Amino acid sequence: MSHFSLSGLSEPQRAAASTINGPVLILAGAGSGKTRTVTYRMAHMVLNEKIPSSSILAVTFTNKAAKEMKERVIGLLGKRKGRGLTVSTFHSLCVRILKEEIHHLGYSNRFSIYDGGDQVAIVREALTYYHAGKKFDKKMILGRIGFLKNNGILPEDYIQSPFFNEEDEYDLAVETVYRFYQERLKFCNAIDFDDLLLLTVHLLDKHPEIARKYSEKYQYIMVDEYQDTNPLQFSLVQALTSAHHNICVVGDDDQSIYAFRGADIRNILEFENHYKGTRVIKLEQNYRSTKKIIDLANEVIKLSAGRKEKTMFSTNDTGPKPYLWRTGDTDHEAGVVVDDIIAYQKDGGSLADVAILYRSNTQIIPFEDALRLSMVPYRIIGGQKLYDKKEIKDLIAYLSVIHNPKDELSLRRILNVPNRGIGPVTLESHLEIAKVNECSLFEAFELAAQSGEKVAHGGADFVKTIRKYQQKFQEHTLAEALSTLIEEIEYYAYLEKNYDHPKMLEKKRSDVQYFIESAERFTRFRGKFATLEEFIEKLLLADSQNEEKDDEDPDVRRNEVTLMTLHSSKGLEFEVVYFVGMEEEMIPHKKTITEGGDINEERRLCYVGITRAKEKLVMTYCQQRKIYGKDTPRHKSRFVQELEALYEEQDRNALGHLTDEEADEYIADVFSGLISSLED
DNA sequence: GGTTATTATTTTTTT
DNA sequence: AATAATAACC
Repeated sequence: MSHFSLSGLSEPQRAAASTINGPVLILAGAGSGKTRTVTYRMAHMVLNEKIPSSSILAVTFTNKAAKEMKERVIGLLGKRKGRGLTVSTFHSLCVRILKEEIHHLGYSNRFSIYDGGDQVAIVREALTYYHAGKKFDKKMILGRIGFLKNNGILPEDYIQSPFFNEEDEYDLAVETVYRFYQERLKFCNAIDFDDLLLLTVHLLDKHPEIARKYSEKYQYIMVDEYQDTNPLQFSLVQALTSAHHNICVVGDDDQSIYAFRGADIRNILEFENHYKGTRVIKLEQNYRSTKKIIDLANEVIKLSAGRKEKTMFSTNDTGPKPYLWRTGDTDHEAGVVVDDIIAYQKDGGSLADVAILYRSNTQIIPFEDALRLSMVPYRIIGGQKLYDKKEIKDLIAYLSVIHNPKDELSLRRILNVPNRGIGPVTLESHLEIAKVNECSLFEAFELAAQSGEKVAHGGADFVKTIRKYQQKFQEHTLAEALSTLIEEIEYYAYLEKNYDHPKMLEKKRSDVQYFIESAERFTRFRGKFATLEEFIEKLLLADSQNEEKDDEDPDVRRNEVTLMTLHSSKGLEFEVVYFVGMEEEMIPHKKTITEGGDINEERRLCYVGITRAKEKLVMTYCQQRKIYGKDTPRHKSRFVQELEALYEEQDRNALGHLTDEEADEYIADVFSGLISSLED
């Protein structure tokens, strides 16, 4: 007897939702109702098949996707039955496992998570010890370490791995630096982003009984955006399915755009070989976009090499042909786009349905300027995170040290912030104490404080403060403890001392204020579970999509134009999409062309951008763009070359795209705008 | 030793 | 154009 009906699904969607045992591969084209299918599948499992929700695990890539998926399943299941469900990102799943099990690897479960800046600092330090008569590029080294980690290679395995070439001086440098790097992290009881996966996989590999435990806990596993998984994530999935083969992966090889980050498209292309007896289901009907947009998208992606055969179709034959606008320079490009957005709004359109998509973050400046000038509200997704700002990092470093005093990087960051008279000399002497006593830097400061030497005055205060707040964070709420901490260290006074521009100071102050507020929100939402530990974890795993406006109604997109990169647009949709910078050397990007990268990935990125549009798609390219401060001529992207029949190309430099009548109207409009601006 | 001037170098995408 | 790295200077 079924309680939950799948009749709201199409034939293939229903097949996907009702096949729950054994391996399943759902090839879900853009806009094919993937999330709907997956959420119905979970509801079906719980309500019809009586599978306890606690034995279902769904894994996504971003917090935002996880949150949305969980909300939608709860919408179907109700809060009570939905609560036990685990919907998590790969990274937070690994944190969860490591918090339980990391002691098997010799770390304590109060580990810190190090971000990109911390990583660079360690590599810099390592390189000061490694001289081979040459200077090495930190980014490059770090990139290689990341690559090795994503392929599951630990420092001790590196030399025997196929990636090591003793002729290559970089490989030799990496051999030393990687070892140092990993030891340093361990000494600080810290792990980096890649370690979250690497150590988890390593752990499950070394301890099959632990793998079995988690595999038995999660009897049914689903992985979203499977085309973006890397070799480690693949191993993790294998370990988690070791007790059963109830694995359902959802993805679209045409939307694989994260190879640069280690994603391996072969994971999805060869899934059927990895799991015998896989049921493959294709979702090819697009419910999102008009036929005209899908036709263009299909032609663009057709030339991508090595893809799984499939063709999307749409039955929605309304709407205009996609446009391709030729514009002058970047300011002109931004200007015509914003003008068009204003016209759309005048016609009753909502800004919430409009997005501007670009290949690279460097493109946003002219658009921001134009939007601000015309007073069109907008919101930028991604880019710099709040938590990347210096002041916020200082405060997070305080929290980190309070939680894990071994975290030497954070400790050194805040030792003299605000100034306590602990300069390089004091630091050096305490590092020496730490070395002699084989203890952490923090313990060295404690030792020195106990011995009562005069030189350690600031240090003694510092140590006392940290100890005091370890206590305070236990006794008071997170938000309270944090704000008294900021008072106690006189952080505002420190800001005042360091920023003399009042505008800048105000900005810093409000950032700190915002940080406190976010701690308050967190406290409010999590109640007594709002621990320091959880808060730090949330901060560090937050992705740039999470512009935390969680006080507001999450279902209502605000009346703002959305600006974001093509990468962060994956999974989203908008009525109107401006795909800007459709130029050679932009997409495909110059780096990809000159460094022999995979042009197919750029093509797929282009495909992702086009398929975000539901109703109207406008692509633009500039004839001229400033590159490194120099005007450079530009040309339209090869991806839309020879597809002229599928879009309407317009020269936006003049009014050539308008009929005479429209041109008159336009001129009158501009004119009256001018008059009213003069009157102001 | 720390600050400032000059010069080199960069602009891909991010959990 | 903007930023980071390096050199030069106080």
